[in-house]
Order: sequence, then C-alpha cells, then structure tokens
Amino acid sequence: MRETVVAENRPYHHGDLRRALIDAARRLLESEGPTALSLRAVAREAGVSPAAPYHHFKDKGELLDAVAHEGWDMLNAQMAKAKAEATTIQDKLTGLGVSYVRFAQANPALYRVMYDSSRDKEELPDHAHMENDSAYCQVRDTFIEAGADVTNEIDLELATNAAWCAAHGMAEMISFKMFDHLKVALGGEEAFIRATFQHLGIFAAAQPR
Amino acid sequence: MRETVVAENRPYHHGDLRRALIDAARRLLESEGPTALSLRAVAREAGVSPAAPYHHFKDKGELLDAVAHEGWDMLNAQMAKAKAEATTIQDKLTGLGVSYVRFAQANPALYRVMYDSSRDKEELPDHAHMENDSAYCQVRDTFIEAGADVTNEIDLELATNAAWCAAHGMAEMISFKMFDHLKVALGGEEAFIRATFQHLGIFAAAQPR
DNA sequence: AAGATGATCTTTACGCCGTCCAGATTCAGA
DNA sequence: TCTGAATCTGGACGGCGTAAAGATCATCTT
Repeated sequence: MRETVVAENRPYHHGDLRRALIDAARRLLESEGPTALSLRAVAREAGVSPAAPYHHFKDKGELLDAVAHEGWDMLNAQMAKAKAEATTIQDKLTGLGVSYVRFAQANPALYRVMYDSSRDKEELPDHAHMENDSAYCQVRDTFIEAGADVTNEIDLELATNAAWCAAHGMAEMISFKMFDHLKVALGGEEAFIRATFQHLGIFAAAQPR
Repeated sequence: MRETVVAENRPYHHGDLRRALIDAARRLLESEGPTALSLRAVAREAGVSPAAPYHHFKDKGELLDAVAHEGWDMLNAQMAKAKAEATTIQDKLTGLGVSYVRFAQANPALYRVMYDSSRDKEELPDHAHMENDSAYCQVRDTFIEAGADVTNEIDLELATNAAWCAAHGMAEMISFKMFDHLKVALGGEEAFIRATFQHLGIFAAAQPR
C-alpha cells in the first residue's frame, strides 16, 4: 500500500507543505528580496491560507531558520567543491575564501537570512561551524594540511575564526557601490576579492614562518 | 524678541520635534533593541501622534538614516580619540581597529542600524568614508603615516578597505557566543580582538617590506 | 492690530503584517 | 466503519507604515 505513492508522497491534505513553504520562501527571497519575505506572502506563494504554516513551524522565525539551514548547506557544498577543485594548498585556501564571498554575492538575500535568523539566538547553527563538512571545519582542516601547529588548539581556532571574520566582512562590504572603482581598476570582482584577501594575509597563519 | 527664548528654543508647537524623535529612537534602540524600533513606538516615546514624524522625515527610513548618521559621528569621534591617545604608529593602527570593534560591541543595536539603513541604497553615507574625520580616512591616513606608498592610490585604498572588511567582519561575529571560549582562553575580549587582528595582519600593508 | 499664510500636529482610515482560535476537512489506525 | 488526530480554512485581534483631512498656532503682511 505504501508502494503506490513513490516519488510524490503527499502524506496529508496538501502534500509536503513544509517543503513547499521553504521552497516558496526561497523563491520569494530571490525574486522580491528579504524585506518582502512575510509569512503571509510565503503562504500565498504556496497557495495556502495565512495560518497554515503554523502547523509546520512554531512561528515565522522557525521558517526562516529552515531557509537559513539550506543556505548553509549550499555554502558548505560550494566551498567543498572549490577546495576539491584546487590543487595546491595555497589554491585551496584562497579558493575557499573566494568561494565564500562569491556565494554571498550571488545569493545576497539568502546570505542575509542566514545571519539574521541567528541574530537574537546569538548563536550560529551547528552545521555552520561544528559538522565536518561545515565551512568552518573545511578552512580549519586546510590550515592543518598547510602545516599549522595542531597542538596549539587555541591558535588554530583563532586563525580559522579570523579568516571567517575577514570573509564575512568582505561579503558584507562588497554589496556597497563605493568599491566599484577598485573592482574596475583590478579587472573584475574576483581579482578584487583575491587582492583584498592578500592584504589581509589570512595565509600567514598557515605558513610556518 | 528672539532673545526671550535662549537655551530652549521651541520654534513650533512641540519644540524641536526632529531632535526629540531621534533621541527617542536612540533611547528605544538601547532599551528595547532594533526589532522594537517602530515609527509608532518612536512617536509614542516622544509623546506625539503616529503621523507627526512625517513632517520631519519623509518616511521611517529617513529617520533611521538620521539615527545612523549620529552613530557614524560617534564612531568617528571614538576612533579619533583612540588614535590620538596612542603613541607609536603600531599602537595607532591596532588602537583604531580595536576601537571600531569595541564600538560595535558596546552599541550593537546602533551599529546594526548604521549598516541596515544603507543596505537598500547600496551606499554608505559620505561621512563614513569621505570626510576627513571619517573612520575610513583616519585609517588610510595612518597607513600613510606608517610609510605606505602614497603614489599607489589603488593599493592604499585596497589596504584600507581590507582593514575595514576585517574590522566589520569581526564586529559582526563577536556577538555570537561560540567564540566565548576563545575570549576566556585569551584573557578577555580586548585580547581576543587584538589576537584576531594579529592573525589578519592588517599591518602588513603599512610596513614597507 | 488684524487677518492671512503656512508649518505643525491630531484624527481617522486603509491595507498589510504576525498570530491565535474555532470549525471544517481529511487521513490513519482499531 | 468508526474514532481520533493531524491538517487546513476563515475570521479576528492588535500593531505596523503611511496617506488625507481637519485643527492649531507662530509668523508675516498690511
């Protein structure tokens, strides 16, 4: 009896409304931006009543958390891909940084939700810095591959955190027009990102002096 | 006739309502946080009707712009003080960075408004990076004092921008609890900030290699 | 001095928001 | 097939940003 429904399992009235709501939210996020992301608009987009989401999420914040979760997954995957495609350790490190910033620039609204949804909790979700395939752990592991002192746990965390701060600051700043002339002067956005990272010298910690 | 009213000049019905609204907004921002900062709440706090602010600000965004403006002024002044109090060039640079991050940590709601109010405009206000006493110019000038190559305008801007990215990223990250153990391990928040900046090596550009 | 002018503020109203509640619908298991 | 529970709808409440119309009051003109 369970085998009749295979690909599309619609367990209840609507189907997987939880899934549909998250998709609708991400669709709205891309097309209308973060300010237009109201719970009612999401329900409208999904074709249900304004109160329907409350059977799948405690409140609006929990829906945004779910959207943010998928954002972190995307970011982690994109960075893993960048790391895998790079050959040298140097390329891996810069590739990770550039990949992070480009993700934020390619998905500005989603990137905003990822951090905003954690703001009041004052804690980023575990899969952003705890799980093995998280962006944080990938950078830390690459630092180790590059020869960082593994015994000095504090210093290693400090270096990884510093790199995260640099990448996040850059991701936030790049949306402002006032740096456009620098991008032009350097011949493109990626060159600008790389040059900025070079100034920040996030590789210093990775290279045993 | 103008001399009768000296200290308290109440030009119209309420007095300087524009001033009062900005003050009310900043009061609410401190006590209730950024999410509680509705235009109606500000009007309530100032003791006027919900529509009264519209005679002094085009919309809510313009009121927030005014609040943000004062935030930038405060930040610029605090950084100028930090720079003045430092003796060596090294101290000036680190002092500027630490001062920036500590401002954000001491006034998290205001700091948020400063950037959020510029988000849709995609442009930070002039007095954040154009005027001589702006944070940006102070850092750039200190780079020059430290011996940066003045003829290479692009590189100088790039270095200043990189330092800004680092400081902003740090300012945003420091509110999350997950770095608390690092603060403890390093013996306090300021030590943590300094150590992170050291890892980012924002001074590299200032010291001619 | 008196009246006109225009800025300031209030009242009222509209549509949207997040959220709750009561009832209708539909599914799952006995 | 009946029962209970999960899911969705419709309606309601208070709060929001904002617009329009009317009241109030300082200032300017005469």
